[in-house]
Formats: sequence, structure tokens, C-alpha cells
Amino acid sequence: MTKAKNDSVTIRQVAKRAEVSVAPISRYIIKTTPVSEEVATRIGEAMPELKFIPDVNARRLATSKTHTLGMLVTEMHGDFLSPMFSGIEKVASEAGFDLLISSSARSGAHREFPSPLGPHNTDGLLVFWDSLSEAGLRYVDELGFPVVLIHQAPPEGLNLPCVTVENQAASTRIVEHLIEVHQRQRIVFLRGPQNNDDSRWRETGYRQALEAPGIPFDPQLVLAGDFERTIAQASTEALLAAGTPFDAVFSGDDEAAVGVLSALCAAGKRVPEEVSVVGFDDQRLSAYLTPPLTTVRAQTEAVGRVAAQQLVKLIRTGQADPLVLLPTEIIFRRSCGCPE
Amino acid sequence: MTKAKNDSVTIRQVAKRAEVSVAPISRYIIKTTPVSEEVATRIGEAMPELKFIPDVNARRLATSKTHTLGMLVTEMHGDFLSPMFSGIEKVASEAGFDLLISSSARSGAHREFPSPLGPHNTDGLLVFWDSLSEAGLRYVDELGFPVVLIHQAPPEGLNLPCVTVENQAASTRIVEHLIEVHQRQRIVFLRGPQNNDDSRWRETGYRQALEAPGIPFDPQLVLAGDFERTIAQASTEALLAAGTPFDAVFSGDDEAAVGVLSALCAAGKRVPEEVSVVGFDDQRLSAYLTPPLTTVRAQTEAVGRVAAQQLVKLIRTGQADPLVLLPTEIIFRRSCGCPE
DNA sequence: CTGTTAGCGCCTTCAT
DNA sequence: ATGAAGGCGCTAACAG
Repeated sequence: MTKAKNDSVTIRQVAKRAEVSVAPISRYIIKTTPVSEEVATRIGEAMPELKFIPDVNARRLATSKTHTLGMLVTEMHGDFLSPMFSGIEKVASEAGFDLLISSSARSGAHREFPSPLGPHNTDGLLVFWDSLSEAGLRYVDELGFPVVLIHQAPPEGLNLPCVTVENQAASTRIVEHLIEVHQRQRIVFLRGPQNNDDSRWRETGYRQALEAPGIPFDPQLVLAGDFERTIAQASTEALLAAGTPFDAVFSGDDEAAVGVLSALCAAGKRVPEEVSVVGFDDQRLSAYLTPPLTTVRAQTEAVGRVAAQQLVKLIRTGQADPLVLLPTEIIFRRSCGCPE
Repeated sequence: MTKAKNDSVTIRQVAKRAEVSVAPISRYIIKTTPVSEEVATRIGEAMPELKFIPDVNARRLATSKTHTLGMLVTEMHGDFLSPMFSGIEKVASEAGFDLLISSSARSGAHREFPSPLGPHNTDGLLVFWDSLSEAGLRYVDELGFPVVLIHQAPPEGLNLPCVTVENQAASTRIVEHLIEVHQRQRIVFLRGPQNNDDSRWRETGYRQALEAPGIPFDPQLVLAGDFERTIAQASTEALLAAGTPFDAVFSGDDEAAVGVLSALCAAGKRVPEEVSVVGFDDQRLSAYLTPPLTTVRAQTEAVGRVAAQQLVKLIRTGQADPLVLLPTEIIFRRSCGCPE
């Protein structure tokens, strides 16, 4: 168990080796002030010879910067985690930041501050929807601590930058597709959790699509999906049991669509012949469902990438774009009734 | 842009507030030495009143411990990331460790040391298969830096502890199932990447299953799957094109099974009537394939949990179990030919 | 059990 | 452009 302490080469040893004081070395590394040619080469040689690696912790103590980004998620975000992470990790490492990641036990158990991630161990936080309480957000805002929100608008009065996807227009288009191409009239909407902004915009898009063709909005057709398979399944079963007629389902997300498909299949309803089903997100799963799911593709990896870029910018310049919306696109597969 | 520096409450302020010196406070927090009742309560009050949060960096500088676990993955591990992470995160946070995670661009681009994660910013590393080069492993081993391997045996001569799943027996059993229950005789095996240990054991299990019933091993039936959908698909297409007869395929992992299913479907072969297909891992995806995939369930979340436990133990005591194998279980679905 | 104090390794004014 | 020296906030001897 060798400790870092024992085998660590310090800046002073390099100084001795290069026959200069420690200051030029620090400056040479940080590039904060020019260093003479001569000294530079001497340092440039001495450092690798001694295998000098600056001690991150000492540097942090001195500068009170961590060069670390924090990422907050909840257990619910499982299927988003992987692509999101890969986007974030990419820009973090390019920008020279480490990535500290923490998950709260369950959604709804909103985490308060102090959380495992904060000013003490990160320079800024990426906060995925629902992973930090409103109080927590207000707290970091007061602190002026850099935070960018992902798939979530800031609460009233706060100014935190946010990156998410374009929800409304895509929702309108996919519902229009159901109406115009597949002649659907009684279209169910399975909404997400109450506090989810994406879901609200998707619902707005849904209602808007009904307007032009003059299809009356029927509140009976709006059900709880909560972005959860089991809940969506239960809602669909209840609807079926109630005998409410419907010929299509726009599921607030693909996860819920899985539950819809199960319920429909169990009830002997044929998809898409009897009822069309479409979703939102285009999770990896979605292409493999039976039938393959027509859905709106959200570029999750890009969301992660852009969010991380915004955070780095915010940390470095104090500025970030208040809102960036990534474009979405409909992926036509068979569940809506399209041939292929 | 408030810096942590400005608003940070130091231990000295707490000392003043509690009318003691800094030492008892430190001891009170670290619990390294008993503190008198009186002082303890005074400190216990002063800390929250001042919202004192010990500065991690200062502590690290002083102790040369980071209280952080590192997790190394590659982009290929996408579908494992989420459950694995959730297991690791759980024990890390319970044990009071932060989790730093880093991904190498692609598998095969084995990362060398110094990598973004190492002794400078972590107390130990969780190394997922293929995410660190052999040279890197030898390096950390020499250093005596705590590392536990996940889904990978240590290279020759190294002693690094490893946690993975039981591969061989389960493979034997699932192939036996194909033979005994579904009367399959010409069973293809799609192996994983050359350097993957799991795949080797799965192949061993496969060959063993053929022995008892006296089915000759046919090298023509062993194809490259590489744990990649596209490669597995190509291999299956080639086999079909060659006209080599077969009535079942045991895919080295579920990912490859997806490619097999695609190729078979495209060729008009009916699964499971004409050919049975089984996989390994039980990814989330697998239950939703057409037909639902019979496969061996690897408890990925548990692997992550146990690996993190081992690492914490290794960090704290210098000891860990050399090898822990988590049990696996066959999940029967329809792709093998079972009714449900 | 408590207080004092010397580092931990680096960065950064401040003179030079 | 360079050197000297004082922190950054905490921990861990060492005295008391």
C-alpha cells in the first residue's frame, strides 16, 4: 500500500534539478507568465526526468478550483445514463475536467444541500431533471455556483441555464401524422410525471395537433404514464376495462410505450391495425419492440455534450446560454401503421 | 462567480464559536480520538450553526487520501453502464466515497498510465474489462495501488482481485437445454472478443455440453460475434450463405444475439421453429426482442456492488478476495422454443 | 483529553 | 523574468 505521499516528486525537487526556484516552474506549467527560453528548456527536461506530476490536491487547496464537473442523476434515469454520460464525459475530458457522478436513491427523494456533490468537490454541476430539490437549486443559485439544468427548466425566478430537446413541435407533428396518415381520431396521451417540463410541452404539442382538424380534446384520453412502464400499463388496462374507445396512443415517453404495448397485447388488441402507438425519446429498446416503435428521437448524447459545454463555459466565463433546445426528429417504424 | 474560497467557513471559525481549539474539532469529525461530552456538544452545535463543511482538498493534502473511487469503462460498455454504476454508486456513497468515472474512447485503445484516474485523484480503481491496458495494470500493481478488476482476470503473474459472473456452468446448462429439451444437434457458438475471459469460459461450457450426448465439436460452427450486433449479424449471414446446416445458436452475449436474430429474420428462418437462439447477460433489451430471448442472467448491478465492496475493503485493509464469481441463472423465454 | 504547531505541495503576490 | 515567502484549510505529532 504505497501512499501517493511517499513516492511523489514535488515541485521543489524539480526546482533543484533545473536550478531555478519553484516559481518559474509553476508559471511554466500554468502558463500564467512568460518564462525565459533557457529556463523553460531546463524545466522542460527536468520534469519528465523526475516524472513530476503536480499534486492535484495541493493545487486545489491553493486555487480553490477542483477541475471537476459534477453530474447528478437519479435511479430513474437508467436508460438515459449511458448516452448522456458518454456525451458529458467526452467534453469534460477534452476540457481537462474530471467527472464526479452521484445518484440519488430514488426520484422524488429530492436531494437537499449539502449533497455529495457541491462547491467543495466540483467547479460546477450538471443537474438532470428531478435529481436536485428546488431548495437545492435555490441554494446553488444564491451561492452563484455554476449549474446547468438538463431536461428541466429552472424554478420560478431562478436564472439557471438549461439544455433540453425540442418537445412541442415534434409532438404536434407525430400526432398529426397519426391523424392525417393513419386517420386516427381518438388519440390517447400518456403524460409524464407532474413536475416534468418535457411532458408538459409534449402535451401542449398533442393538444395543438388536435386543433386544426377540429378533433375535440377529451380529458378522458389523457392518462398517467409517469414515464414508467408499469404505471402506463395499468393506465392502459384501466382504459380498456372502462371501454373508452380509442384508436391511437401517444405515449409521453418510450418507457411508458412499453407498458402500453404490453397491455394492448394482453387484451388482444392488434398494434398497429386496431390501435397505433407512438412514443418519445427513441431509447435503444424502442427499435426492438413488437412492433418496432415509431417515436421522436431525442439526441441524448448530444444533450449531454452540449450541457457539459455550457457548464464549462459558465465556469470559465460566468456566462452560458439561458436555454438551448436540441432538435428532434420523428423515426417512423411500424407501431404507427407505417409499412416499414 | 462566488468562489468556494470566499464563503467557506473554516475549522478555525468553528473553534472560536465553540470555544475550543481546532484539534478537538478535527478529532470529533474524524473520530480518531475521543472528545469530552461537553466539548462534543458545543462542537455539535457550532458546526451546523456556521454551516461548516470541511474542505475536502485541504484534507486531502494533509492526509494524501482522496475518499474517492475511480471507475474505468469504455464506450463499448454502454448497456452495462447503468446497472453497474448503480451498484457501485450505492456502496461507494454508503462507504463515504465519491465516485469519479472516466471512459476511454473505444475499446482496444487501451489506456496507459497516467490515465485521468489514478493515485492522484482516487484511492482505488474499478477497472471494467478492456478499459485499461495490461501495461497499465502492471503499473498500478507495482505501485501497490488498489484495483479491482470487473469481468476480467488479471494478466499472468498479477494478483489483482477480480469479480465477475459464473460463466461456464450456466453455458453448459443452457446448451444442454437446447440439446435435451429442444433436440438441437448443430449448435452454433458466437464467441466474444479474443481477449475476453467471460467468452472463453462460455465457450468451454458450450463444448462441455456437447460431450455427454456425444455431439462432435464442429469448428465451422464457432463464429466471431465480438459482443457486437453488426459483427454477429455478418457472421450469421455468412454462415447462412455458406449453407452450413445448423439448428440453434448460442450467442456469446445478448448484444450479438440481436444481430443473429436480425440475420435469421432477414433470411426467412423462423425462430424458434427452425432455429433456436439463446444468449448471455439478460440485458434489458432481451425481454423485448422478437421472439423474447432465452438467456443467462448476469446480475450486473450485483457485480458492481460486490466489486465496489471489494475495493473499499482493499483500500481499508489491504486485503480482498482474489476472485468472486456471482451466480447466474437461465431465463427461459421463447427464442429457444419454450412455450412461454 | 486538549492546545500548539509544523507541515501537506502548490500558487501567487511582492520585491528584486 | 525571477526569487522569497506567505498562505490555502486541515491533520497529526507532540506537549501539556
